Amino acid sequence: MSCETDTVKVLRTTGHKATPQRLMILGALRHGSGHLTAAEIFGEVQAEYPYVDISTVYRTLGVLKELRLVSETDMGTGDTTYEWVQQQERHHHLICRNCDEVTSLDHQYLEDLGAEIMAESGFKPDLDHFAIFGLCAKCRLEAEQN
Amino acid sequence: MSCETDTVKVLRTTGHKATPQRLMILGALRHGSGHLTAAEIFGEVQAEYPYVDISTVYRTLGVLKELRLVSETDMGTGDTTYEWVQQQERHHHLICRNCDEVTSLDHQYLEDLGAEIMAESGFKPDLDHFAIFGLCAKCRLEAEQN
DNA sequence: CATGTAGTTGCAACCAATTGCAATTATCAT
DNA sequence: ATGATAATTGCAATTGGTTGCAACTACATG
Repeated sequence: MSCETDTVKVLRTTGHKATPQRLMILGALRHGSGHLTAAEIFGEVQAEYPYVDISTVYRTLGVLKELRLVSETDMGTGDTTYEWVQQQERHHHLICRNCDEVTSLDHQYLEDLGAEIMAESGFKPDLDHFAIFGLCAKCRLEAEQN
Repeated sequence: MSCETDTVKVLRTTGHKATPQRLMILGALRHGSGHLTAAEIFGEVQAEYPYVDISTVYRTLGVLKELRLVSETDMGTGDTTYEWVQQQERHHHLICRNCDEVTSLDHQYLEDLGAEIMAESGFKPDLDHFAIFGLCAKCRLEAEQN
């Protein structure tokens, strides 16, 4: 039942190893709330054990992403963030390219899109966690005035 | 009618300057076919005039992206590519995260999604040129076997 | 056409992320 | 338990992209 042993199992059955470094990174992801940058994860891991390299963090995040245990999102702020998939509600972000306001988007829209694409082409898109850029209502109206 | 003078006009009216460096970068984008990396653009510009800095290329691409004259796409290969918006057909890419196969996606799917989001929330998403990751039909079937 | 000013450039330093490699280690099969 | 082996690690070097800054320049305005 512990998510930890579950994750370890997933790692092993996919030919990966459950190393101490990875367990620390997993811990940071699981206990950190929401979006974490690689640097934040690195910091937390280092507090526990200082001899871990940042490249190990990135490589581990790469593996976890591949296994779809974490999601990676570029919120357009310059840093990429990572989130533990199990604990997140399915959600998406609408980010205004003018005022940077971030609002949420119901998952249903993308669920439908995914189903359509899958039905037509057989391709199964990963649509768990999208960042969609555009113009929010306010900025759009302002832009249309000119 | 010349796209060049049109673009210059857009730059000026938005408070930007039409510098020689920018015109060279615009030329590279307009004459290069399809997706170009920043390095490719830099190379072409340097061939014409060697004293242009790579940071100028990135900054110019940033401005053009903001003005929506070029689109930026991360195809998951590690390098970001840029494309002159005027000349491209609206298209999207389905990229298999397993075998890296790239197929095209009809724009209509995203058009519909965009219209829905806009109708419901007032947010107008930029959906000109998307890279959607997932599993292609072949890899999905293989994965389901196990 | 002269001029003030805001936008831009090149440079160098910097930051985030990736990669090659030799040493190490978790895991599987015995 | 032991040993073989493939995955992983830390390190150092590298790549792709960004930023602060002083010098410069396009261009709107008069």
